[in-house]
Amino acid sequence: MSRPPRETAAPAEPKPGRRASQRPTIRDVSRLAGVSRMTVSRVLSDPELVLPSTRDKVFKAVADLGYVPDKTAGSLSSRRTGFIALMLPTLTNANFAAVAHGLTEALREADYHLLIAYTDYDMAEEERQLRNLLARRPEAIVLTGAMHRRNASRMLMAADVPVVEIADLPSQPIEHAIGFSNYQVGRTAARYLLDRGFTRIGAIAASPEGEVTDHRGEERMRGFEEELRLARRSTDGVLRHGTAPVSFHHGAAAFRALVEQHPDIEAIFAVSDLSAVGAVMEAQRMNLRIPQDISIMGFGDFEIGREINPALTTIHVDFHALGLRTGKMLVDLLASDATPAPSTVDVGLRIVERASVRDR
Amino acid sequence: MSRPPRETAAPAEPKPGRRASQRPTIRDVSRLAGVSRMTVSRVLSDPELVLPSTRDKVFKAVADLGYVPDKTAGSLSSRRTGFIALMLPTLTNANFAAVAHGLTEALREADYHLLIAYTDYDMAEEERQLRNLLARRPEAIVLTGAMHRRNASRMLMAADVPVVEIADLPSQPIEHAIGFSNYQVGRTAARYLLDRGFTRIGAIAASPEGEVTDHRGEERMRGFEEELRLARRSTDGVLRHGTAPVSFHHGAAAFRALVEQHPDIEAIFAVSDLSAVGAVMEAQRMNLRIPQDISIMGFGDFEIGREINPALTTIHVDFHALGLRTGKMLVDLLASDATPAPSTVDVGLRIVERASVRDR
DNA sequence: GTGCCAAATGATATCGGTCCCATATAAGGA
DNA sequence: TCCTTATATGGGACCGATATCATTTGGCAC
Repeated sequence: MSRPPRETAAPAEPKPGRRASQRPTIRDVSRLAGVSRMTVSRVLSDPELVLPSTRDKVFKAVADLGYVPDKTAGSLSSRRTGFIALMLPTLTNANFAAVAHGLTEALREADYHLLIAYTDYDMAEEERQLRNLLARRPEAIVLTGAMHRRNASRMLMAADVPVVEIADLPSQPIEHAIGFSNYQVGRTAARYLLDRGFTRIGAIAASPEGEVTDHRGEERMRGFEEELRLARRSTDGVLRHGTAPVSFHHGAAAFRALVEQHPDIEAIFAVSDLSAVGAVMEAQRMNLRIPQDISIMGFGDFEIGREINPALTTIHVDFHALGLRTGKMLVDLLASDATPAPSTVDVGLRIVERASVRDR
Repeated sequence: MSRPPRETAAPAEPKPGRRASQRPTIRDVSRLAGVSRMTVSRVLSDPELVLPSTRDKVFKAVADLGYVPDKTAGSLSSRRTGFIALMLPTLTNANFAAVAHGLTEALREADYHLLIAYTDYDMAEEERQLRNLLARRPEAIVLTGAMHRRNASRMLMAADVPVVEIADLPSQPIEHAIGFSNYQVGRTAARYLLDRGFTRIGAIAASPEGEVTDHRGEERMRGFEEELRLARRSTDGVLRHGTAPVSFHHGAAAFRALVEQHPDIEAIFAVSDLSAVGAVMEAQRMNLRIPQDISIMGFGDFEIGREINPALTTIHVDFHALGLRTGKMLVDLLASDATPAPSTVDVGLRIVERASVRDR
């Protein structure tokens, strides 16, 4: 029936050199099952290659020993780590978390694991983290937003794995890019407010001179101001207040400051729904009616915006779908051995009209 | 000065066997710098051990080649992966994201990298993910909440690395535990409302029969009902509505249903601030005054609760600090070779009194 | 019966680092 | 001067898997 294994019999005495580990290795499984290590490896990675009877012996040995394969060793040998690196500004932002979620979902089936690093919006940290990630030999790298350190870009080029920049479409992509233009977000918001006939239009955002800079928010403001200028409207009402990253509280404080400086303001675009919601709450406290007295719109379509009163008009980008799509693309990319040409996909954006902007 | 390297000269012709990679290895660096591989390794891991002149040669070679060490190989050899595994229900919850943040912060200095997996509140997925994580040989495992699959617990026991259960203190910890008791949260909330003199007290939570079960929320409800029973108050007003995980929208819908069923309800505890905020918003829409008509309190102390009108009374647990503390503990634990006795730390909780509960 | 091919399995080198110990040199003490 | 010790570096085995190629076996055609 089963031939006796020919691999050299157990050396029994493990040499005293390295400290021994308790964990069973593939060798232990092979001995217990009476097959070679290679057969065990096959059973675990592609059972079809192995005779059912052999397979069962191996499975039994695996179960008896509680064997869990060591992917570190497997990665080194196969040169496939199964890691996809993801670099984010922060996890504590619903949209970035949604990206991570979507990515994970798409990668799960293909048995890739996400290796997440985040930078707290700090460029120096980004470079450090990138070095750490590269040392893990990910099979692809996903980044949010344009890189800024020259060094980081160089490292990415040299990494020789697919690079995908997501969320913020860079003007000069390193390789692939999937996302939308924050500049367009700003222009779209301004256009929307202009089209509703407002003339005294403001905005609230973080000051770019803080310890950290939210480049995405800055881009939105740049687009916003540009559209106002093209319409020959004043940009005096574009207020920079506090430091990034913005929050509900930021919105509340900025709103109050803006209204005090420009009591005649009619409509406000907030750099993020977080700020916009904070602004709406502050307006309630100040007994200003939204949208009768002031219209407010945000960006990001956070869940809270749907629930507040009045519901928040905002610009929606589907971040979960963005992650999902990126993941699918990567799975395809990594499955084929061809190297497709760099691609850029604009997933666009959508104004969600709710009640916080007056319709006159 | 510097002795010539004694390691065998370059074999020049790499054998044709394995497909060659472009990436420089430590061997390339050693050749370029004219030292042994071991010296390169030392320079990179503990520069003090190496003569400054040698060190500089190595650094130069590293820079010239753009060498990035391969931690996969290093991990295999040193049997230290530098990974800490973290299992969460989801990333899209501010509190869990805060835990991850705090953990990362604490681990960063010690050069550990977090390996995050999440389960979407699905126990079967939890087991699958745990297997994946273990295959990466993390040096410690951090879990949120009590495990439920027997198999998962067994795997953890066998893993032979420190296990820390956080957030939800389990009745029977696997090893270490840092967190608080959700049961106590429920009791504390009920006590607080009872102490304010309310008699018709309700609660809103998700139904435990959904596709996913929020065990943490269930514990809170169990404690809440228990305290009501001890005070001989009816638990009729404890409403289960919709499915986990809860959201702003859940709170709004549940609030409306509860008020319709129990128009005389005086005070409500929501299983989460998300639900509580949704409830407050719905109350506004129904023209019910908070807290004059109904008092509402939540759990979690989410940022939005501070900004709404009225500001939300809630129970605070510092999740960021929880992550930080867990990380510090792990760093200490892994630095010492002793195996300290299992410890359980209750970080406690704190009622944050704001304006959404009436003070009569 | 013989030869050939496919299927199943095994033997061994190898992935890229680090551990352990050996060795060479320098420094200090009897 | 010689011996001892500390410092700097090298050599080679090894971590635990998989890639590759070799070998064995059985089935089938002639």
